[in-house]
Amino acid sequence: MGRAPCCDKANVKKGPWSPEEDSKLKEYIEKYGTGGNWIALPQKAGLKRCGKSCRLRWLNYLRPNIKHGEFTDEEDRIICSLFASIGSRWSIIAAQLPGRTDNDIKNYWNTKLKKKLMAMTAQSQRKPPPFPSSHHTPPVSSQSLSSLYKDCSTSYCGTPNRSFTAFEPMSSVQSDLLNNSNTTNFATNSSLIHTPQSLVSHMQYYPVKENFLMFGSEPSCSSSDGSCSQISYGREIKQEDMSFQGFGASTGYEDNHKFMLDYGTNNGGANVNQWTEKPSGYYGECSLDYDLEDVKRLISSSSTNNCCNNNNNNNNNNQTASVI
DNA sequence: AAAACGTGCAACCGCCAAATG
DNA sequence: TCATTTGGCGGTTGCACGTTT
Repeated sequence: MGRAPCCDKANVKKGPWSPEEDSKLKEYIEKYGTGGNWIALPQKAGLKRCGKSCRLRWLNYLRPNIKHGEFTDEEDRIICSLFASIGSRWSIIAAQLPGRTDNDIKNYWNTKLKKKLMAMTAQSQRKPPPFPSSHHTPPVSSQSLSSLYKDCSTSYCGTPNRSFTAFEPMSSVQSDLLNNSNTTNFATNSSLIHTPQSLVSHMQYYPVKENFLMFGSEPSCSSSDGSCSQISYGREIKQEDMSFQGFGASTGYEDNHKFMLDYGTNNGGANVNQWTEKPSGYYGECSLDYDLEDVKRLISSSSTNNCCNNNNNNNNNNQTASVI
């Protein structure tokens, strides 16, 4: 049996939203909220729209604190850094840019930033780098990425028994993670970030589970659909896992510890991106040293490096990384 | 002035996974 | 356990508008 449509397509309006529709939707949501049911909302609000359409309209355009307009250099850097790290996970990237929606960022990347970087690369190399048609796979070879990929363990630990970071490959920690009672949960209950193939082989298994190394997001979501992406890298933290430094073992690890990419400069004035916990406390940091130059190098190197450095036996053509 | 072309962005589509009954 | 519903996400499309020829 096929899947039922989310709405009666024959009786829903499509296309651009009129100011009247906008105000209806806005007024309704401000008055009653979404009620946790987008499908039923348009009828209640007197709109002849698909629930999904209402949801998108609200989250991408109508909800408060949406930021429109030019992206700053700082935002460029963050986007590039995260794209180089996790690929086209726009909702995650958006979570680091308050007020920006994933749709905005996606559009910005596809229409401007990518071209900008390509132009810069072409200029430096005098040849245009090939760029995959699919945005999902960043043009990053595992080898080149490894040159950028920072093991942040030193940020966490002086003499770590074990440490890993948001950008540490699971391959180096997965045995620890998997060899415990939580293995099943980890393997079956956690979603896995769709990991670009070029990254899978070398560095990334990024299991998603709550309460661990979250990409934080404000209650007002920056995802285009306000999904409040809270992506965590690794399985759920247990008390015994806090034996390594950098995670505040003594205080335990509580829910809702979220990490945000904190862009700024270090004492030397150099630009750094740091993973900082929010809203309170501090459990460590991870410097993301990607900048535009790095991304340019990533792009350019993709034309010369074979991106299929396959150290991973599970490597296949599926873009979705999987463990086990 | 008008057609052709390029660009940016809002919106839609379809897939996936979680939730629910 | 399975079918169905719903929310979430990323890719793609189509249109409006600006620029070029």
